[in-house]
Amino acid sequence: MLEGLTGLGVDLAKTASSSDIIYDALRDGIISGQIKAGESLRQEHVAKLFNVSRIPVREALNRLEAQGLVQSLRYKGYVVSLLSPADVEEIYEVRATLEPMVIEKSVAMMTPETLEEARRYCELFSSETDSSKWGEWNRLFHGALYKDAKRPFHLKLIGEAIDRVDSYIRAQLVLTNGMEKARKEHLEILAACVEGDGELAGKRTRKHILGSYKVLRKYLDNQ
Amino acid sequence: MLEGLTGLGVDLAKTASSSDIIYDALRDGIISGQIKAGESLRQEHVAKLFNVSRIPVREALNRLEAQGLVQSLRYKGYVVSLLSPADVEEIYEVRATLEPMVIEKSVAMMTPETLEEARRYCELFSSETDSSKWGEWNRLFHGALYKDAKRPFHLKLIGEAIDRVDSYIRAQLVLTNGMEKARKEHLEILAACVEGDGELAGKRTRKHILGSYKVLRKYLDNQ
DNA sequence: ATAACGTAGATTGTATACAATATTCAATAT
DNA sequence: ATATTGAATATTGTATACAATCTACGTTAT
Repeated sequence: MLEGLTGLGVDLAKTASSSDIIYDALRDGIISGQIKAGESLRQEHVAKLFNVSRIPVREALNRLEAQGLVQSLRYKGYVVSLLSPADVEEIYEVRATLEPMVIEKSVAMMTPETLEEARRYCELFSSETDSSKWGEWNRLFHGALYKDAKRPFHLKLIGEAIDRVDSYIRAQLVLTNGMEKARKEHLEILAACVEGDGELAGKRTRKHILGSYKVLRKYLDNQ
Repeated sequence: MLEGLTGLGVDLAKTASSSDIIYDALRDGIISGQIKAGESLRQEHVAKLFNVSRIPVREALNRLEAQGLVQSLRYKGYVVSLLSPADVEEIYEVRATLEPMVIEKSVAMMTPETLEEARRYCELFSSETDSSKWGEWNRLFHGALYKDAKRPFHLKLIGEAIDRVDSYIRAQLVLTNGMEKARKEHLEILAACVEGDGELAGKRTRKHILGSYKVLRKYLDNQ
């Protein structure tokens, strides 16, 4: 009986379609900042890039639009969303609200395995010399600390929020020397989780998010 | 110079495509409860219903999937998302967090026109005898009270949250005699806004949401 | 009778093709 | 010179067509 495997989290029923692959690639490009805000994405161009027709490209762009990462103007193409300063502030506001809630719930149910995983990502983040990978480790660290909350909807919204400002997060780490501060704050958040103090972990997470926003804001203002 | 009109909120650059129309129709059907959770949506079937090919249908379904209203299993079709009791609770949690924040910010900037608009929807909700329209007025009332916050991202997330549980909200109003309570609470929320007391409006909104969840929960448990 | 296998039918995912609409730029008028 | 018009080009949105994959059901073997 192989059906028993279905419950193990292995998604047997779904393999990646072209449209899935293109979606992932474009999303990666946008959130990493390789594809810059304001850049326009022509269906034909993307299609040739991946050696496919425009159909799966359109489907990928549609999904990106539903998530807000690109905007479509009929007969004018898709454009990578450009955030106003107010947009950025608002998204950080949402993060500073939801993420502390989730980590607090998560700490209450946190397993030793999760703590170990978080510690590993924290260490990888701290010791990483390739700055292009900081954003990734940072996200995996926080994600690990949120998962035991078993709040898929919160995580979906947080994920959407982070996607939108991820390129800013990376820029903030790289361009403003945010690493040292982030390293220290990660250790403090992790410590609160080890202690089992969810409320403290939440408070520190909120401070971490708002603090990094302030640094980012100052940097953007001086541009 | 016609370009000046662009800023008036008239979306000159975009008219509705087939895929837009189908998206709206399916979304309406799902959030109103006419298309029930668990029901499967076959591309061919929907296409015939709207006299179009499967292409625009697929694009509409893709967008609904990105929003979480349907789920796709490759080669197995699209299914209207089914919420577990935990999912419903979680979504109400998010609403109870974000909506008070937004109304509080909104009250601080609220115009007399907005108050008038909200009063009108409040009245329409209270006096409506056709129960199938309660959900619509309810949503318009709350939406009016949120709009002056100028928080598009918050509103997007709140909209997604409400979309997912909208059929439950309607059921709660119709099946549990929630109308009387809702009518009273709407007046109280509106009164706080008229007074300019954002914090109070927020507290009442939170209580309104959590209270309606409790009623819904009790109803669902007795099924 | 039960289980494994294989074929027919159904459904999806994508390529190609075409029609509708928008954009561009040269030609004309003011 | 500037503004306006119109045809050529480009781009999008959708229909049709086909290949890949899955499902259902009957056949065969045990």
